[in-house]
Amino acid sequence: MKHNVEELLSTHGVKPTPQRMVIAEYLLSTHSHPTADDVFQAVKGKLPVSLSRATVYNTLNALVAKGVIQEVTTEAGRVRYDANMSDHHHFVDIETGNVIDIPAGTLNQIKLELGDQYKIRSFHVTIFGEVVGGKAKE
Amino acid sequence: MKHNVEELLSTHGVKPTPQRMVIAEYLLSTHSHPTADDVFQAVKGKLPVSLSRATVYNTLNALVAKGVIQEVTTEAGRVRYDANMSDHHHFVDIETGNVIDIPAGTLNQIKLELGDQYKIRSFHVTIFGEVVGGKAKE
DNA sequence: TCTATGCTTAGACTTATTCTAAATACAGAA
DNA sequence: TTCTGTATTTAGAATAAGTCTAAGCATAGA
Ligand SMILES: [Mn+2]
Ligand SMILES: [Mn+2]
Ligand SMILES: [Zn+2]
Ligand SMILES: [Zn+2]
Repeated sequence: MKHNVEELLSTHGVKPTPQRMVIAEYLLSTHSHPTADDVFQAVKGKLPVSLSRATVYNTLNALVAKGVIQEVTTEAGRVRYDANMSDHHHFVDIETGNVIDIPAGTLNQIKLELGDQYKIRSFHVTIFGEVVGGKAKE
Repeated sequence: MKHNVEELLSTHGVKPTPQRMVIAEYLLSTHSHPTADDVFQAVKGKLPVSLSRATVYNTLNALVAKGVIQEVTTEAGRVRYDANMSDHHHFVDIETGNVIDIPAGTLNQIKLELGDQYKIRSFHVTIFGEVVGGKAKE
């Protein structure tokens, strides 16, 4: 399936410039959850002009802000980018560091859904929300 | 309950120096999931000698390596430290940024266990493990 | 064509973290 | 005790991710 990147960007309110298109194209083409520098390395050279790191960061931030991609953190301090916006979680292969998408589902079924192929060493749930009533301790 | 920090460090194979003790003491005394700089600010001045940032980082890394504390990432790119080593997850208050400990339990019970006080906006499960059989796609 | 706005660029800057080299501390050997 | 090797700490240099700045470029619309 060939992505219509131009339309994807337009419908999300991001003007589709050549730089942005090639960055978005790359993100949509991979499941590798690349870092900003991974994106920069993969994409420079695909344009007739030189590509600035600032543009990569500006574009990644814009795409995150507009909901085209998301940031993913697996190892402390490392930011990765993910064009898969479906409801899913991440499996980190502790041998290779690879980050694999895991479709969401009721959480207590994760083990079953994963099947024998994945041996869970540990997992961590991070919840984002609001505390109402103000009496939760720091 | 007064923590015996000296013994805690010793039993984990970390030689209890004054710098390490005061850092560990601070981590054990708070639920705030502080950053490295938070730790530095809180702890410098509690020693007769000056405290180096390098020592703070060295100590935090050593305590993580020895399993005395853990790293926690909630916002992309920000590393926090947590002396709570019980099996628990984290609730991030999206208004204040506060990180609150949530005891583990079967994951499908999380909503019930949290109760009315917490309004879940979203959550994310990160799983660490191994892929066996080698046929999982990146 | 003119102009305003937005986009991109190179490089400077900032900030978090690691590294380096020298000084200190100190446990154990003698 | 003193000696001595190893670990620890320190200040500051170095690195790396990310942001900011100022200038140039592109282009949509008047
Ligand atoms: Mn960001
Ligand atoms: Mn670390
Ligand atoms: Zn993903
Ligand atoms: Zn915690």
